[in-house]
Amino acid sequence: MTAAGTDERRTDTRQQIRAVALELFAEQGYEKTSLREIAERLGVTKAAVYYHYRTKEEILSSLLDEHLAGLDALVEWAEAQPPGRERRRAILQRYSEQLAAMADDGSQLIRFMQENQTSMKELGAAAGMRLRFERLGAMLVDPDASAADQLRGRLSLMALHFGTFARDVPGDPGERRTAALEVALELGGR
Amino acid sequence: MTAAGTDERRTDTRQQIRAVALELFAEQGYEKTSLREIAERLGVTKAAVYYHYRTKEEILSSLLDEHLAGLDALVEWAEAQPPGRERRRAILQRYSEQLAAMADDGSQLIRFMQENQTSMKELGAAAGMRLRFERLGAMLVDPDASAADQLRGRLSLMALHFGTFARDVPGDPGERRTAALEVALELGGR
DNA sequence: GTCTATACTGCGATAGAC
DNA sequence: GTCTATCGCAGTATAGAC
Repeated sequence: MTAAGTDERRTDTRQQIRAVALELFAEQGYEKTSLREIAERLGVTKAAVYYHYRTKEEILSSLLDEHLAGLDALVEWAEAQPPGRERRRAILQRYSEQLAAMADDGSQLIRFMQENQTSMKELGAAAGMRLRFERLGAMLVDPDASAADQLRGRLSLMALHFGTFARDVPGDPGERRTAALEVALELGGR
Repeated sequence: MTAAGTDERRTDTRQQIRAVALELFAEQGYEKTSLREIAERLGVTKAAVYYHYRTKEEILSSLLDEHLAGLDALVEWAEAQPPGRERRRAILQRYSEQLAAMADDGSQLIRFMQENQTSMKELGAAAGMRLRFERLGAMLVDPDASAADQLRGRLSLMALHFGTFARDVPGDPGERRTAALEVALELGGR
């Protein structure tokens, strides 16, 4: 009973590569993390990693795909709503919940994207992710609004992201998330 | 009449390296920019670049140093003021002016720092820059304030930075700067 | 003082043996 | 499924031409 196309594996090396890679990418960045480093942590060689993923970029790509579906669902739902203040409010609200629902490695990934924007920009693997964020961002700012309001719209997304991975802001994660949503709503929900 | 310690040069290769490097770093990131790429644009070899700067990091370091003095002056002035809402307001006001006064490559550098946080983090060359931003950030948030207020304080700095290099926000640079200051003040000046 | 030639190590990536 | 061997390019480094 082999599941065609999906993951039917005897080893969990694939999964281990993903876990180690996410940790190292978030810690020291995409470019500074070498395949040898990932391989050595798992006790295999570089070429063994290459068996499971054809390129380094594909490892990152698979990490992003894990969260792309959720983001995509949000974007599509949002684009079906009538534009306006209420939609902006709802987007921020839902996205905040979605961020909260992501596992621990979800916030690692958000932080990685925030701190490696250049890598993400020319990586292609991240093109889908960036596209969704652009569509989300476009709905958070009225194109006819003032420059200040456009800035507020952009910052509202950043506020939510910051709330998920900021380590030097006091309070438990839930508290930070509530605070982030509060700030995001006052930036984007006027 | 040799100026001891300062730049007494017959060629401007050093300056050209800095200009090309800043452009490439901002465009494609620090790690993806190779010394050979910089050298070829100037019609010299990698080793020639290596003569003027002992490491790749030193090139970035020299670019950061250009703007470190101005930031340092702001931080020291600010730390001599009595803490409180008025100081936060004054810091944002002055920093906004300082950003506006920076040349075109100043905003390239700000954008670079924003988009290459991971490189900056482990680079050491940027340690001085990060230290100043931390001290500046510390004065923009009351440690006893709520989590929401701490977030607002952080975002106030980001608003100013965003206003200097955002290309998809409408209006001329002056207009964007005014808008950024307005948003920053409402975030950090309550 | 400014640069070229050359070489070293480690990187991402590929080919082919087991 | 994992390995060894190898490739070209990266940053770094030194020797020496001019």
